[in-house]
Amino acid sequence: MAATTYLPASSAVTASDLDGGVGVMNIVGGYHTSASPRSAADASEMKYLPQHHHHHHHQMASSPSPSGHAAVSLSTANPWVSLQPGADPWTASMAGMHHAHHHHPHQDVKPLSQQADMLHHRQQQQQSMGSPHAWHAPVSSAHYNPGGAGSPLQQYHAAMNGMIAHHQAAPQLHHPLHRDMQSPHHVQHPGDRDVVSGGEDETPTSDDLEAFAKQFKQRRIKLGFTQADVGLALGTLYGNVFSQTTICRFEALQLSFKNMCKLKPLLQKWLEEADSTTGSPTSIDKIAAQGRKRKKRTSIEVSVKGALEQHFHKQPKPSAQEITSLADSLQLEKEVVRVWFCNRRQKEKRMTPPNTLGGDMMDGMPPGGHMHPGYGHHPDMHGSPMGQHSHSHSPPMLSPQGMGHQLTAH
DNA sequence: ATGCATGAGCG
DNA sequence: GCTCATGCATA
Repeated sequence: MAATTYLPASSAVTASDLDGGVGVMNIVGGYHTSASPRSAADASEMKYLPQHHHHHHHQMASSPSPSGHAAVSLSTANPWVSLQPGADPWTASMAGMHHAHHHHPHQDVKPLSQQADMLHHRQQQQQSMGSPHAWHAPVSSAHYNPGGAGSPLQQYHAAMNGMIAHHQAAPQLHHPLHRDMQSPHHVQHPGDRDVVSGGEDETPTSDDLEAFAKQFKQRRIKLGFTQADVGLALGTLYGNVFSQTTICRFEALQLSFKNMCKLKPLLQKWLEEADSTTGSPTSIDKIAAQGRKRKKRTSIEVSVKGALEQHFHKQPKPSAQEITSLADSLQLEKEVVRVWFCNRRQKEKRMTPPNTLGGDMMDGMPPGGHMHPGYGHHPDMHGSPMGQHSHSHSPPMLSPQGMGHQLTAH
């Protein structure tokens, strides 16, 4: 059942939640096991070459501070905190019905993407792996103390350097249109090409990205850092904080090509910094849990997902009307269905897209390809068992984000 | 590691 | 209302 329950005041215990959970732990404790079978074991050729593409628009979502500085009034104008559980739009109106519509009363603060305080996790691998060194990361001034609690470490760092640019620092892709020119040659032999390739400010090929991602992951692990560590470090280094999720997705090539390109130089710099800073013992403690209430993740049943998938194949972009009726028949909120389709479409645009094959593929495996041993998590068995790397088909993106797709025939 | 979600920016 | 970047919460 799609339980759209509400998230109580779990914000204060988020840290302990993660702490005791397996979220970050599986990475640090057992990265050898669950460390992304696709990126680690799979490294075939997926040719996603950045050819000529012209976006009609561009957006830099990670540039929240426009003028001078961003004033953040946390937990003040937040609608989620203000509202009471009974008065919440989610809990109240969505008890099992689909209301007409409501748009989020979001007048709240920016997503604390630049507030290096929302990161809550523990670096446990330093102890687990016996690596007593953690990278000495300078902490930006953007730190917020929820409840007056302040880690001495955090304050120490803050005092040490009370200022760091907390604005976005996208080095190259300020203008996505500038990616058009790319070297016509992308030939790199998987042995000839030094994976490090330190110094390319040119637009990388997907091979570059794949190689880098893989290497990055290895180095990161050897250095004893978690994905979350890196995310935080990036924030304290360049002013852009990233979550474990993003780092994870980068390593697994689960981002769009453009996004990969944007993050690569940052991660590359961090990598250089990280291993050049040999023996810098420090533990950066991130404590943060402020009342940012979010609609609880709706759990969609497997069977329902199957139905959604089916509809997706027929119509990746259903009209509002279709969404409504679909939502009605599936007993889901319209919004949930809409978001599901949005997310599903995004998946198709990843560098490693899910195989959305209609089931008319005869080949089981690419000739030179390889299947990931532990890759089997489709809720529904509609896809073909082959890897997500293109060998002869499934090139969802011939151009990054502005390509023409089969629009709704309506 | 990933599913569902938020939000900016652009029609 | 879509796309796209990004992340909380969770399996």
